[in-house]
Amino acid sequence: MISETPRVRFAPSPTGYLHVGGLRTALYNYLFAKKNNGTFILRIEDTDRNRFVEGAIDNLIDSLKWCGLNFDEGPQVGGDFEPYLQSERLYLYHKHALQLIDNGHAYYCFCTPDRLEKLREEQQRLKLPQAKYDKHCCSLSKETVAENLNNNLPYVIRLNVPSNLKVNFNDIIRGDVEFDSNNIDDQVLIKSDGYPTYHLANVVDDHQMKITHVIRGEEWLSSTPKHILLYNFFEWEKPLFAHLPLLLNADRSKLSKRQGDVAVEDYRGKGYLKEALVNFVALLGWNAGDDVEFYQMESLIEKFSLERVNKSGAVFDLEKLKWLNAEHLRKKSADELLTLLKLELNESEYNNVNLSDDYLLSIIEVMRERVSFVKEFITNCKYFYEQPNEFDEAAITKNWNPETPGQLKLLNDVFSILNLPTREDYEIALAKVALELNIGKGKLIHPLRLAVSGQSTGAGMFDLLYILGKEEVLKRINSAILRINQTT
RNA sequence: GGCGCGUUCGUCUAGAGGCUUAGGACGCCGCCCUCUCAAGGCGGAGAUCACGGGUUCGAAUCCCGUACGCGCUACCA
Repeated sequence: MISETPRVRFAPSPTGYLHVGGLRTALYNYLFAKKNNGTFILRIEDTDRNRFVEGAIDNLIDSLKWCGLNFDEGPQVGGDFEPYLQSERLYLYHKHALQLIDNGHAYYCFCTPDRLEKLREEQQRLKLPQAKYDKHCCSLSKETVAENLNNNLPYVIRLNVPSNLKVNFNDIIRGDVEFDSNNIDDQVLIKSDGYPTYHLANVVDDHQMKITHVIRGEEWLSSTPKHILLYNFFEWEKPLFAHLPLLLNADRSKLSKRQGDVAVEDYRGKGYLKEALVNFVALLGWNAGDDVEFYQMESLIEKFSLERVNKSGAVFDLEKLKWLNAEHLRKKSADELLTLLKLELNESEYNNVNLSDDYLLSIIEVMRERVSFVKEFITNCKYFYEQPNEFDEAAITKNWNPETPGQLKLLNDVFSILNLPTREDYEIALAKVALELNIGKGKLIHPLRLAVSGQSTGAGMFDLLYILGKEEVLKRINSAILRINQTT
Protein backbone atom coordinates (compact mmCIF):
# COMPACT_ATOMS: atom_id res chain seq x y z
CA MET A 1 0.00 0.00 0.00
CA ILE A 2 2.91 2.34 0.63
CA SER A 3 4.92 3.25 -2.43
CA GLU A 4 8.41 1.84 -2.52
CA THR A 5 10.36 4.98 -1.87
CA PRO A 6 9.18 6.89 1.17
CA ARG A 7 8.38 10.56 1.03
CA VAL A 8 8.61 12.37 4.33
CA ARG A 9 8.37 15.98 5.35
CA PHE A 10 9.50 18.33 8.07
CA ALA A 11 6.70 20.85 8.45
CA PRO A 12 7.61 23.61 10.89
CA SER A 13 5.70 26.80 11.43
CA PRO A 14 8.03 29.76 11.04
CA THR A 15 8.00 31.22 14.52
CA GLY A 16 11.50 32.66 14.45
CA TYR A 17 14.15 29.97 14.80
CA LEU A 18 14.78 26.24 14.61
CA HIS A 19 14.08 24.64 17.99
CA VAL A 20 16.38 21.74 18.91
CA GLY A 21 13.26 19.59 19.24
CA GLY A 22 12.43 20.58 15.68
CA LEU A 23 15.97 19.69 14.68
CA ARG A 24 15.50 16.21 16.14
CA THR A 25 12.21 15.78 14.25
CA ALA A 26 13.79 17.03 11.04
CA LEU A 27 16.79 14.77 11.57
CA TYR A 28 14.71 11.62 12.05
CA ASN A 29 12.73 12.45 8.93
CA TYR A 30 15.96 13.05 7.04
CA LEU A 31 17.63 9.87 8.30
CA PHE A 32 14.58 7.80 7.50
CA ALA A 33 14.42 9.23 3.98
CA LYS A 34 18.12 8.78 3.26
CA LYS A 35 18.20 5.30 4.73
CA ASN A 36 15.38 4.20 2.43
CA ASN A 37 16.35 6.13 -0.69
CA GLY A 38 13.36 8.34 -0.08
CA THR A 39 12.63 12.02 -0.43
CA PHE A 40 12.94 14.59 2.34
CA ILE A 41 10.64 17.55 1.95
CA LEU A 42 10.48 20.88 3.74
CA ARG A 43 7.05 22.43 3.95
CA ILE A 44 6.39 25.68 5.74
CA GLU A 45 3.16 25.74 7.77
CA ASP A 46 2.57 29.46 7.86
CA THR A 47 -1.18 29.47 8.29
CA ASP A 48 -1.23 31.57 11.44
CA ARG A 49 -0.98 35.15 10.32
CA ASN A 50 -0.82 36.39 13.91
CA ARG A 51 2.41 34.60 14.50
CA PHE A 52 4.15 35.65 11.32
CA VAL A 53 7.79 36.50 11.98
CA GLU A 54 9.86 38.39 9.42
CA GLY A 55 12.84 36.38 8.19
CA ALA A 56 11.86 33.27 10.09
CA ILE A 57 11.78 31.04 7.03
CA ASP A 58 15.29 31.97 5.90
CA ASN A 59 16.53 31.53 9.42
CA LEU A 60 14.94 28.09 9.63
CA ILE A 61 16.47 27.00 6.36
CA ASP A 62 19.88 28.36 7.38
CA SER A 63 19.85 26.32 10.57
CA LEU A 64 18.69 23.19 8.76
CA LYS A 65 21.41 23.51 6.16
CA TRP A 66 24.06 24.27 8.76
CA CYS A 67 23.20 20.95 10.36
CA GLY A 68 23.60 19.21 7.03
CA LEU A 69 19.90 18.49 6.57
CA ASN A 70 19.45 19.33 2.92
CA PHE A 71 15.96 18.85 1.63
CA ASP A 72 15.09 17.44 -1.76
CA GLU A 73 11.94 19.49 -2.19
CA GLY A 74 10.85 22.71 -0.55
CA PRO A 75 11.15 26.48 -0.65
CA GLN A 76 14.21 27.74 -2.58
CA VAL A 77 14.86 24.33 -4.16
CA GLY A 78 11.40 23.72 -5.61
CA GLY A 79 9.95 20.35 -6.56
CA ASP A 80 6.98 18.71 -8.24
CA PHE A 81 4.48 19.92 -5.68
CA GLU A 82 5.16 23.62 -5.49
CA PRO A 83 4.46 25.86 -3.74
CA TYR A 84 5.79 24.59 -0.40
CA LEU A 85 4.46 27.48 1.65
CA GLN A 86 0.95 26.80 2.87
CA SER A 87 0.04 30.46 2.66
CA GLU A 88 0.39 30.10 -1.11
CA ARG A 89 -1.87 27.06 -1.31
CA LEU A 90 -5.11 28.50 0.06
CA TYR A 91 -7.15 27.60 -3.03
CA LEU A 92 -6.42 23.92 -2.41
CA TYR A 93 -7.72 24.00 1.13
CA HIS A 94 -10.88 25.82 0.11
CA LYS A 95 -11.56 23.40 -2.66
CA HIS A 96 -11.36 20.48 -0.29
CA ALA A 97 -13.29 22.16 2.49
CA LEU A 98 -16.11 22.78 0.03
CA GLN A 99 -16.01 19.17 -1.03
CA LEU A 100 -16.42 18.17 2.61
CA ILE A 101 -19.41 20.47 2.96
CA ASP A 102 -21.02 18.92 -0.09
CA ASN A 103 -20.65 15.48 1.44
CA GLY A 104 -22.01 16.58 4.79
CA HIS A 105 -18.67 16.05 6.57
CA ALA A 106 -18.22 19.75 7.26
CA TYR A 107 -20.44 22.75 7.73
CA TYR A 108 -20.42 26.54 7.87
CA CYS A 109 -20.45 28.00 11.32
CA PHE A 110 -21.44 31.60 11.98
CA CYS A 111 -21.08 31.56 15.74
CA THR A 112 -19.37 34.62 17.14
CA PRO A 113 -16.33 34.37 19.38
CA ASP A 114 -18.57 35.79 22.03
CA ARG A 115 -21.05 32.94 21.84
CA LEU A 116 -18.26 30.37 21.83
CA GLU A 117 -16.78 31.86 24.94
CA LYS A 118 -20.13 31.87 26.72
CA LEU A 119 -20.63 28.27 25.68
CA ARG A 120 -17.29 27.29 27.15
CA GLU A 121 -18.00 29.12 30.38
CA GLU A 122 -21.34 27.40 30.69
CA GLN A 123 -19.80 23.99 30.08
CA GLN A 124 -17.16 24.70 32.65
CA ARG A 125 -19.77 25.77 35.18
CA LEU A 126 -21.67 22.53 34.68
CA LYS A 127 -18.38 20.62 34.91
CA LEU A 128 -19.18 18.73 31.76
CA PRO A 129 -16.64 15.97 31.15
CA GLN A 130 -15.81 17.16 27.67
CA ALA A 131 -16.05 20.73 26.48
CA LYS A 132 -16.97 20.78 22.82
CA TYR A 133 -18.70 22.96 20.29
CA ASP A 134 -22.45 22.26 20.48
CA LYS A 135 -22.94 21.81 16.72
CA HIS A 136 -25.29 24.77 16.80
CA CYS A 137 -24.66 25.68 13.14
CA CYS A 138 -24.65 22.11 11.90
CA SER A 139 -28.39 22.09 11.60
CA LEU A 140 -28.71 25.41 9.81
CA SER A 141 -30.88 25.15 6.70
CA LYS A 142 -29.35 25.57 3.27
CA GLU A 143 -31.36 28.78 2.88
CA THR A 144 -30.07 30.29 6.12
CA VAL A 145 -26.51 29.45 5.19
CA ALA A 146 -26.93 30.97 1.73
CA GLU A 147 -28.45 34.09 3.24
CA ASN A 148 -25.71 34.49 5.83
CA LEU A 149 -23.07 34.01 3.18
CA ASN A 150 -24.82 36.55 1.01
CA ASN A 151 -24.82 39.04 3.84
CA ASN A 152 -21.09 38.53 4.24
CA LEU A 153 -21.39 37.25 7.77
CA PRO A 154 -18.03 36.04 9.07
CA TYR A 155 -17.84 32.27 9.16
CA VAL A 156 -15.60 29.32 9.78
CA ILE A 157 -15.88 25.83 8.36
CA ARG A 158 -16.06 23.03 10.89
CA LEU A 159 -15.49 19.33 10.67
CA ASN A 160 -18.69 17.37 11.30
CA VAL A 161 -17.43 14.70 13.69
CA PRO A 162 -19.78 11.72 13.90
CA SER A 163 -20.67 10.46 17.36
CA ASN A 164 -20.10 7.02 18.86
CA LEU A 165 -17.28 6.10 16.56
CA LYS A 166 -14.02 4.41 17.51
CA VAL A 167 -11.15 6.03 15.65
CA ASN A 168 -7.96 4.03 15.76
CA PHE A 169 -4.62 3.85 14.05
CA ASN A 170 -1.34 2.05 14.45
CA ASP A 171 1.53 4.30 15.38
CA ILE A 172 4.96 2.98 14.36
CA ILE A 173 6.37 4.01 17.71
CA ARG A 174 3.41 3.62 20.05
CA GLY A 175 1.44 0.77 18.55
CA ASP A 176 -2.35 0.74 18.49
CA VAL A 177 -3.99 3.92 19.71
CA GLU A 178 -7.75 4.35 19.94
CA PHE A 179 -9.95 7.39 20.48
CA ASP A 180 -13.68 7.78 20.99
CA SER A 181 -15.15 10.25 18.52
CA ASN A 182 -17.37 11.58 21.30
CA ASN A 183 -14.26 13.21 22.70
CA ILE A 184 -13.35 14.89 19.44
CA ASP A 185 -14.48 18.45 18.89
CA ASP A 186 -15.92 19.77 15.63
CA GLN A 187 -12.56 21.20 14.72
CA VAL A 188 -12.38 24.41 12.74
CA LEU A 189 -10.98 23.63 9.29
CA ILE A 190 -11.08 27.06 7.68
CA LYS A 191 -10.71 30.12 9.88
CA SER A 192 -12.69 33.31 9.41
CA ASP A 193 -9.66 34.96 7.80
CA GLY A 194 -9.81 32.33 5.08
CA TYR A 195 -6.69 30.50 6.22
CA PRO A 196 -6.90 26.81 7.01
CA THR A 197 -6.04 25.37 10.41
CA TYR A 198 -3.16 22.95 10.77
CA HIS A 199 -5.44 19.94 10.64
CA LEU A 200 -6.93 20.56 7.22
CA ALA A 201 -3.81 21.97 5.59
CA ASN A 202 -1.69 19.16 6.94
CA VAL A 203 -3.94 16.38 5.63
CA VAL A 204 -4.53 17.99 2.26
CA ASP A 205 -0.84 18.67 1.71
CA ASP A 206 0.38 15.32 2.96
CA HIS A 207 -1.97 13.63 0.55
CA GLN A 208 -1.29 15.93 -2.35
CA MET A 209 2.48 15.72 -1.81
CA LYS A 210 2.23 11.93 -1.57
CA ILE A 211 3.71 11.76 1.91
CA THR A 212 4.08 8.15 3.02
CA HIS A 213 5.21 8.57 6.63
CA VAL A 214 4.20 11.32 9.01
CA ILE A 215 7.02 11.62 11.52
CA ARG A 216 6.28 14.38 14.02
CA GLY A 217 6.32 15.30 17.72
CA GLU A 218 4.15 13.64 20.33
CA GLU A 219 2.12 16.81 20.79
CA TRP A 220 0.26 15.77 17.63
CA LEU A 221 -0.80 12.38 18.85
CA SER A 222 -4.07 13.63 20.32
CA SER A 223 -5.13 15.34 17.12
CA THR A 224 -4.30 12.43 14.86
CA PRO A 225 -7.89 11.02 15.07
CA LYS A 226 -9.11 14.26 13.49
CA HIS A 227 -6.67 13.67 10.67
CA ILE A 228 -7.77 10.05 10.34
CA LEU A 229 -11.36 11.23 10.05
CA LEU A 230 -10.38 13.63 7.29
CA TYR A 231 -8.54 10.95 5.34
CA ASN A 232 -11.63 8.75 5.64
CA PHE A 233 -13.99 11.50 4.50
CA PHE A 234 -11.82 12.25 1.49
CA GLU A 235 -11.44 8.52 0.87
CA TRP A 236 -7.68 8.95 0.73
CA GLU A 237 -5.03 6.42 1.57
CA LYS A 238 -3.56 7.19 4.98
CA PRO A 239 0.14 7.65 5.56
CA LEU A 240 1.88 5.78 8.38
CA PHE A 241 2.28 7.74 11.60
CA ALA A 242 5.25 7.92 13.97
CA HIS A 243 4.96 10.21 16.99
CA LEU A 244 8.28 11.12 18.53
CA PRO A 245 8.88 11.56 22.28
CA LEU A 246 9.37 15.10 23.54
CA LEU A 247 12.63 16.78 24.54
CA LEU A 248 12.59 17.91 28.16
CA ASN A 249 14.17 20.40 30.57
CA ALA A 250 16.14 19.10 33.55
CA ASP A 251 12.92 19.18 35.61
CA ARG A 252 11.21 17.05 32.96
CA SER A 253 8.91 19.79 31.71
CA LYS A 254 8.79 20.38 27.97
CA LEU A 255 12.08 21.91 26.77
CA SER A 256 11.64 25.65 26.98
CA LYS A 257 13.49 28.87 26.46
CA ARG A 258 13.24 29.87 30.11
CA GLN A 259 15.49 27.06 31.23
CA GLY A 260 18.25 27.39 28.66
CA ASP A 261 19.03 27.54 24.99
CA VAL A 262 16.52 25.96 22.65
CA ALA A 263 17.47 27.38 19.27
CA VAL A 264 19.96 25.65 17.02
CA GLU A 265 21.54 29.05 16.36
CA ASP A 266 22.19 29.44 20.10
CA TYR A 267 24.31 26.30 20.13
CA ARG A 268 25.99 27.31 16.91
CA GLY A 269 26.81 30.67 18.43
CA LYS A 270 28.26 29.06 21.53
CA GLY A 271 30.72 27.14 19.43
CA TYR A 272 29.17 23.69 19.31
CA LEU A 273 30.03 21.71 16.21
CA LYS A 274 27.13 20.75 14.00
CA GLU A 275 28.38 17.17 14.03
CA ALA A 276 28.13 17.05 17.82
CA LEU A 277 24.68 18.64 17.95
CA VAL A 278 23.33 16.24 15.34
CA ASN A 279 24.95 13.24 17.04
CA PHE A 280 23.61 14.28 20.42
CA VAL A 281 20.08 15.01 19.32
CA ALA A 282 19.94 11.72 17.35
CA LEU A 283 20.63 9.81 20.56
CA LEU A 284 17.83 11.58 22.41
CA GLY A 285 15.14 8.99 21.87
CA TRP A 286 16.93 6.58 19.59
CA ASN A 287 19.79 4.09 19.72
CA ALA A 288 20.94 1.27 17.47
CA GLY A 289 20.78 -1.32 20.24
CA ASP A 290 24.55 -1.53 20.60
CA ASP A 291 27.07 0.48 22.60
CA VAL A 292 28.03 2.91 19.86
CA GLU A 293 27.52 6.55 20.79
CA PHE A 294 29.78 8.35 18.37
CA TYR A 295 28.08 8.88 15.03
CA GLN A 296 28.74 10.83 11.87
CA MET A 297 25.81 11.56 9.60
CA GLU A 298 26.66 8.63 7.29
CA SER A 299 26.67 6.08 10.10
CA LEU A 300 23.41 7.50 11.45
CA ILE A 301 21.80 7.02 8.06
CA GLU A 302 23.10 3.50 7.92
CA LYS A 303 21.87 2.52 11.38
CA PHE A 304 18.66 4.50 11.81
CA SER A 305 15.25 2.91 12.09
CA LEU A 306 11.94 4.23 13.38
CA GLU A 307 11.28 0.94 15.15
CA ARG A 308 14.10 1.70 17.57
CA VAL A 309 12.78 5.10 18.61
CA ASN A 310 11.82 5.30 22.30
CA LYS A 311 8.43 6.22 23.69
CA SER A 312 9.40 8.39 26.64
CA GLY A 313 10.69 11.96 26.74
CA ALA A 314 14.40 12.68 27.04
CA VAL A 315 16.16 15.35 29.10
CA PHE A 316 18.56 17.55 27.15
CA ASP A 317 21.85 17.15 29.05
CA LEU A 318 24.53 19.73 28.23
CA GLU A 319 27.32 17.66 29.81
CA LYS A 320 26.94 14.89 27.32
CA LEU A 321 26.70 17.35 24.43
CA LYS A 322 29.96 18.89 25.58
CA TRP A 323 31.63 15.50 25.68
CA LEU A 324 30.41 14.69 22.19
CA ASN A 325 31.68 18.05 21.01
CA ALA A 326 35.16 17.18 22.28
CA GLU A 327 34.93 13.75 20.66
CA HIS A 328 34.03 15.21 17.28
CA LEU A 329 36.71 17.85 17.64
CA ARG A 330 39.37 15.16 18.08
CA LYS A 331 38.15 13.24 15.07
CA LYS A 332 38.56 16.23 12.77
CA SER A 333 41.60 16.63 10.55
CA ALA A 334 44.19 19.26 11.43
CA ASP A 335 43.30 21.19 8.28
CA GLU A 336 39.63 21.27 9.17
CA LEU A 337 40.47 22.54 12.64
CA LEU A 338 42.79 25.14 11.14
CA THR A 339 39.95 26.56 9.11
CA LEU A 340 37.67 26.64 12.15
CA LEU A 341 40.39 28.16 14.33
CA LYS A 342 41.06 30.96 11.84
CA LEU A 343 37.37 31.78 11.78
CA GLU A 344 37.36 31.90 15.56
CA LEU A 345 40.54 33.97 15.62
CA ASN A 346 38.92 36.60 13.41
CA GLU A 347 36.21 37.02 16.01
CA SER A 348 38.67 37.18 18.89
CA GLU A 349 40.84 39.84 20.48
CA TYR A 350 43.69 38.47 18.39
CA ASN A 351 42.13 39.29 15.03
CA ASN A 352 45.10 41.55 14.26
CA VAL A 353 47.79 39.13 15.30
CA ASN A 354 49.44 37.64 12.24
CA LEU A 355 50.33 34.00 12.73
CA SER A 356 51.41 31.45 10.15
CA ASP A 357 49.38 28.36 9.38
CA ASP A 358 52.28 26.24 10.60
CA TYR A 359 52.26 28.01 13.95
CA LEU A 360 48.50 27.51 14.31
CA LEU A 361 48.78 23.88 13.28
CA SER A 362 51.38 23.37 16.01
CA ILE A 363 48.94 24.77 18.55
CA ILE A 364 46.24 22.46 17.24
CA GLU A 365 48.54 19.47 17.48
CA VAL A 366 49.48 20.01 21.10
CA MET A 367 46.11 21.28 22.33
CA ARG A 368 43.53 19.09 20.60
CA GLU A 369 43.37 16.57 23.45
CA ARG A 370 42.90 19.38 25.92
CA VAL A 371 39.95 21.28 24.48
CA SER A 372 36.22 20.71 24.06
CA PHE A 373 35.53 23.70 21.81
CA VAL A 374 37.39 25.28 18.93
CA LYS A 375 37.50 28.62 20.72
CA GLU A 376 39.42 26.95 23.54
CA PHE A 377 42.37 26.72 21.16
CA ILE A 378 42.50 30.40 21.97
CA THR A 379 41.00 30.92 25.42
CA ASN A 380 42.73 27.97 27.11
CA CYS A 381 46.17 28.90 25.82
CA LYS A 382 46.39 32.64 25.29
CA TYR A 383 50.11 32.32 25.87
CA PHE A 384 50.48 31.16 22.29
CA TYR A 385 49.09 34.47 21.07
CA GLU A 386 50.65 36.97 23.47
CA GLN A 387 53.13 37.27 26.28
CA PRO A 388 51.37 36.56 29.60
CA ASN A 389 49.78 39.65 31.11
CA GLU A 390 49.44 38.16 34.53
CA PHE A 391 50.69 35.17 36.43
CA ASP A 392 48.50 32.68 38.21
CA GLU A 393 48.59 33.54 41.93
CA ALA A 394 48.15 30.02 43.23
CA ALA A 395 50.94 28.82 40.98
CA ILE A 396 53.27 31.54 42.23
CA THR A 397 52.64 30.54 45.82
CA LYS A 398 53.20 26.93 45.01
CA ASN A 399 56.12 27.04 42.59
CA TRP A 400 57.94 30.33 42.97
CA ASN A 401 60.65 30.23 45.66
CA PRO A 402 63.35 32.74 46.60
CA GLU A 403 65.86 30.70 44.64
CA THR A 404 63.68 30.43 41.54
CA PRO A 405 64.90 33.61 39.78
CA GLY A 406 68.50 32.46 40.01
CA GLN A 407 67.65 29.04 38.68
CA LEU A 408 65.68 30.47 35.79
CA LYS A 409 68.56 32.80 34.97
CA LEU A 410 70.86 29.84 34.72
CA LEU A 411 68.33 28.06 32.53
CA ASN A 412 68.11 31.16 30.40
CA ASP A 413 71.88 31.21 29.94
CA VAL A 414 71.93 27.59 28.88
CA PHE A 415 69.00 28.05 26.49
CA SER A 416 70.58 31.13 24.95
CA ILE A 417 73.55 29.28 23.56
CA LEU A 418 71.38 26.64 21.84
CA ASN A 419 71.33 26.83 18.07
CA LEU A 420 67.87 26.30 16.53
CA PRO A 421 66.87 24.05 19.42
CA THR A 422 64.47 21.16 18.95
CA ARG A 423 62.12 19.88 21.66
CA GLU A 424 64.79 17.37 22.65
CA ASP A 425 67.47 20.04 22.83
CA TYR A 426 65.39 21.96 25.34
CA GLU A 427 64.77 18.84 27.35
CA ILE A 428 68.46 17.91 27.44
CA ALA A 429 69.43 21.44 28.36
CA LEU A 430 66.93 21.56 31.18
CA ALA A 431 68.03 18.17 32.48
CA LYS A 432 71.59 19.43 32.52
CA VAL A 433 70.70 22.48 34.57
CA ALA A 434 68.65 20.38 36.99
CA LEU A 435 71.61 18.10 37.48
CA GLU A 436 73.94 21.04 38.00
CA LEU A 437 71.59 22.48 40.62
CA ASN A 438 71.01 19.05 42.07
CA ILE A 439 67.23 19.38 41.94
CA GLY A 440 64.44 17.40 40.24
CA LYS A 441 63.38 18.45 36.76
CA GLY A 442 59.94 19.27 38.06
CA LYS A 443 61.44 21.95 40.32
CA LEU A 444 62.52 23.76 37.16
CA ILE A 445 59.65 22.91 34.88
CA HIS A 446 56.86 24.31 37.07
CA PRO A 447 58.35 27.77 37.50
CA LEU A 448 59.46 27.77 33.88
CA ARG A 449 55.91 27.01 32.73
CA LEU A 450 54.62 29.78 34.96
CA ALA A 451 57.19 32.22 33.60
CA VAL A 452 56.55 31.41 29.97
CA SER A 453 52.77 30.93 30.02
CA GLY A 454 51.54 32.63 33.16
CA GLN A 455 49.58 29.46 33.95
CA SER A 456 50.11 26.18 35.70
CA THR A 457 48.36 24.11 33.08
CA GLY A 458 48.65 23.60 29.36
CA ALA A 459 50.65 21.98 26.61
CA GLY A 460 53.72 19.89 27.32
CA MET A 461 56.64 22.03 28.48
CA PHE A 462 59.02 21.30 25.63
CA ASP A 463 56.29 21.55 23.01
CA LEU A 464 55.50 24.92 24.43
CA LEU A 465 59.11 26.13 24.31
CA TYR A 466 59.61 24.81 20.81
CA ILE A 467 56.46 26.38 19.41
CA LEU A 468 57.16 29.78 20.99
CA GLY A 469 60.75 29.78 19.71
CA LYS A 470 63.96 30.57 21.51
CA GLU A 471 63.89 34.36 21.29
CA GLU A 472 60.36 34.55 22.67
CA VAL A 473 61.18 32.08 25.44
CA LEU A 474 64.26 34.02 26.58
CA LYS A 475 62.30 37.26 26.51
CA ARG A 476 59.47 35.80 28.56
CA ILE A 477 61.77 34.28 31.17
CA ASN A 478 63.52 37.57 31.73
CA SER A 479 60.30 39.48 31.85
CA ALA A 480 58.74 37.03 34.31
CA ILE A 481 61.70 37.20 36.66
CA LEU A 482 61.29 40.94 36.86
CA ARG A 483 57.54 41.00 37.15
CA ILE A 484 56.99 38.11 39.56
CA ASN A 485 59.68 39.42 41.90
CA GLN A 486 57.88 42.74 42.01
CA THR A 487 54.60 41.18 43.02
CA THR A 488 55.99 38.86 45.68
C1' G B 1 -12.10 17.98 34.81
C1' G B 2 -11.96 14.80 30.12
C1' C B 3 -9.06 12.09 26.60
C1' G B 4 -4.30 10.20 25.20
C1' C B 5 0.82 8.90 25.96
C1' G B 6 4.63 7.65 29.20
C1' U B 7 7.55 5.74 33.93
C1' U B 8 15.10 1.03 34.21
C1' C B 9 21.41 4.46 37.98
C1' G B 10 21.51 12.21 38.62
C1' U B 11 21.16 12.19 32.86
C1' C B 12 20.96 9.38 27.88
C1' U B 13 19.94 4.37 27.48
C1' A B 14 20.55 -1.70 26.77
C1' G B 15 16.98 -5.15 28.01
C1' A B 16 11.39 -8.14 23.48
C1' G B 17 9.61 -14.23 30.22
C1' G B 18 14.88 -17.83 32.22
C1' C B 19 21.70 -15.56 29.14
C1' U B 20 20.72 -10.27 34.70
C1' U B 21 24.31 -10.76 41.38
C1' A B 22 20.00 -5.42 35.65
C1' G B 23 24.80 -4.01 30.87
C1' G B 24 26.95 0.55 28.42
C1' A B 25 27.71 5.99 28.00
C1' C B 26 27.98 11.12 30.21
C1' G B 27 28.91 13.16 34.89
C1' C B 28 31.16 12.10 39.85
C1' C B 29 35.20 9.60 42.93
C1' G B 30 39.91 6.80 43.21
C1' C B 31 44.36 4.56 41.10
C1' C B 32 47.95 4.19 37.00
C1' C B 33 50.56 7.09 33.33
C1' U B 34 52.97 11.95 33.92
C1' C B 35 56.55 18.35 33.96
C1' U B 36 51.06 20.55 34.59
C1' C B 37 46.26 20.14 32.53
C1' A B 38 44.02 16.94 29.48
C1' A B 39 43.67 12.42 26.74
C1' G B 40 44.22 7.21 27.63
C1' G B 41 44.10 2.63 30.83
C1' C B 42 42.10 0.36 35.23
C1' G B 43 38.63 0.41 39.22
C1' G B 44 34.49 2.44 42.39
C1' A B 45 29.97 4.65 44.09
C1' G B 46 25.20 5.04 41.76
C1' A B 47 18.61 1.63 39.63
C1' U B 48 14.72 -2.91 45.70
C1' C B 49 13.52 -1.75 37.04
C1' A B 50 7.26 4.27 40.04
C1' C B 51 3.92 1.48 43.49
C1' G B 52 0.31 -2.56 44.39
C1' G B 53 -1.93 -6.81 42.69
C1' G B 54 -2.20 -10.83 39.35
C1' U B 55 -0.56 -14.65 35.15
C1' U B 56 3.70 -18.17 35.19
C1' C B 57 7.88 -23.30 37.65
C1' G B 58 10.10 -18.32 36.58
C1' A B 59 8.62 -11.05 35.15
C1' A B 60 12.25 -5.02 34.38
C1' U B 61 9.94 -7.87 30.42
C1' C B 62 2.69 -10.18 29.87
C1' C B 63 -2.31 -8.42 32.25
C1' C B 64 -5.10 -5.18 35.71
C1' G B 65 -5.27 -1.18 39.13
C1' U B 66 -3.04 3.14 41.58
C1' A B 67 0.33 7.17 41.73
C1' C B 68 3.20 10.57 39.32
C1' G B 69 4.86 13.16 34.86
C1' C B 70 3.87 15.00 30.13
C1' G B 71 0.77 16.17 25.83
C1' C B 72 -3.94 17.63 23.81
C1' U B 73 -8.49 19.76 25.22
C1' A B 74 -8.05 27.46 20.45
C1' C B 75 -10.80 30.64 14.42
C1' C B 76 -1.80 28.16 17.59
C1' A B 77 0.99 25.05 15.30
